[in-house]
Amino acid sequence: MGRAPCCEKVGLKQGRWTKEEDEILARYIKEHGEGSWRSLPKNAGLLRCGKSCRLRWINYLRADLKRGNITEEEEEMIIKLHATLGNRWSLIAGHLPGRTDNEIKNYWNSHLSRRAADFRDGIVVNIDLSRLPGGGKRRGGRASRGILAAAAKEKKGKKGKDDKGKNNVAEAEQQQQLKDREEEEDANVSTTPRPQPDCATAAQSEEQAQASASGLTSDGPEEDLLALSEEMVSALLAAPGSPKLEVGPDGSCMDSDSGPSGDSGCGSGGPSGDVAHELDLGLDDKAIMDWDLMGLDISAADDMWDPLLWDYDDETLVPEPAGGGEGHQQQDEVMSDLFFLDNL
DNA sequence: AAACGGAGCAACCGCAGGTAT
DNA sequence: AATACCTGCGGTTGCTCCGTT
Repeated sequence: MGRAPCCEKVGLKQGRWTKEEDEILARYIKEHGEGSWRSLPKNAGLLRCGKSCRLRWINYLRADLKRGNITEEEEEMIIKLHATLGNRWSLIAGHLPGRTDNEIKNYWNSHLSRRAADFRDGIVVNIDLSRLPGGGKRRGGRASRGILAAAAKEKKGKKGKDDKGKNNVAEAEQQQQLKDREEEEDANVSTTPRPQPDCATAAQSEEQAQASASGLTSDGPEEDLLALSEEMVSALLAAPGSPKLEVGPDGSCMDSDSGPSGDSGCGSGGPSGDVAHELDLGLDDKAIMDWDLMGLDISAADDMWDPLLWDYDDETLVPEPAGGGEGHQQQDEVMSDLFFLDNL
């Protein structure tokens, strides 16, 4: 299909709108109504592209816009909706009267995604499974966030000019991403210890941080993580006889028993190596397990636990009975203990 | 007081779907 | 059927403000 430029840019003004331009546009739309954006600038006497006029009206001049800061309620709504809808800003905006998709998108990119990244950067929860009411069986771990970031990076690489049909295939794409992630995790994590060079995910790569900041890693599952994060931490800390859970300042890792991890903290050294590593070391069932929260994909219970179950089986620490059985049951117990299920 | 850097936000860009010709 | 146009969406850019050095 042929596609002409939306407007002839020669001689048209760009950049910030002046008060006079706003008044002209608002007056014109008040008299003639919205629509016919292409012809609007000419008719209204504006040296602007029609798209620019439309954007200005929708994002700034509309009377029904709510000005001011995003409230906590709105923020919570955004987080929840984003967890469900992904980067479909117009849909999210549809649930927030007076807010525009652009406003929500900016708010997400500048506030929420950063917070999500901050949380993910380096928080490792040490859980002594032996203290769990449901028993002390080790459950296994999950892929580091680096895998997810790599997937996002790969996605970005494929994007560019081929970024077609994104609206229609968004759901299928998400499904495919999930599938791809699962496959990658199977390939990269299941048979070898995760590469976590220092303090686990505190040393998350700069690529990941950048990806997060740009919203690339802000697909649903990770926002679930954001939504649950503080609740998880507080619930775990508050629970009587709760598993060990210590998070150092600024997200630094804390060894459950010996304070800040330092040399022997998270990652390759000390008792808080990743689960696969611990398994290689032959630690018994009472060993402390690090749960790298950045590796948890808690968009859905099945998605969350299948890899855990998989690792579990692979390491054959506790043989998984055919068709589920004990392994599943124990996992459910752990889930309940950690107050997860109510939030899923 | 000036320089610098980060955060926030407004606006632009490119693409897709739908519709008219 | 092919083309042209309109509208809307999401990603990205770059300007402005403000705090820090």
